[in-house]
Amino acid sequence: MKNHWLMKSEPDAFSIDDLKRNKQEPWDGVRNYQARNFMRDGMRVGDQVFFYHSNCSEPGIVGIAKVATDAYPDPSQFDPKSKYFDPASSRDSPRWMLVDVAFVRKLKRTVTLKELQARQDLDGMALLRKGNRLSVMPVDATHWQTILALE
DNA sequence: GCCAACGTTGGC
DNA sequence: GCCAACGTTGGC
Repeated sequence: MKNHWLMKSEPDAFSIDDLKRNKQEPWDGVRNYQARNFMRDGMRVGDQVFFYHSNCSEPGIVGIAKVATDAYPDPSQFDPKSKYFDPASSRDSPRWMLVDVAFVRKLKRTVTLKELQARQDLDGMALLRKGNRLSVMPVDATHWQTILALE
């Protein structure tokens, strides 16, 4: 059974167009345990992912990606020059895991946070919960279909 | 740029 | 184990 996900990125740092150009990208820099656990324990190769632009003028879902690899240790945690360097992590027992994400397609238009919030049939969606700051989260299959139909 | 919400850290 | 301080996220 395939699962569905949503992953946030700030377009200034890494946008859907960057993913389109690069084709595939390691989703590095996640430093939240819950988000890590979703990548490490929940994701399977081939799972579909909504690509979400956060912290920008029009936050919303802009494209579809897919999980391209199993989880493996995030290399940036071992790199002292990286802003994601974690001195408390070691190669013997890495703290942070990631998956590679591959471009599938852009949506025809941005499905904005605003319109998602306005829909009763998306009530309970993790993205819409007050104070939600998770950058990687599951999406119910029914919610996935509802959102695709908005495109 | 502001600030609410939340996760993490560290003193005790 | 509590909780204040601090840092980060992300909408606005």
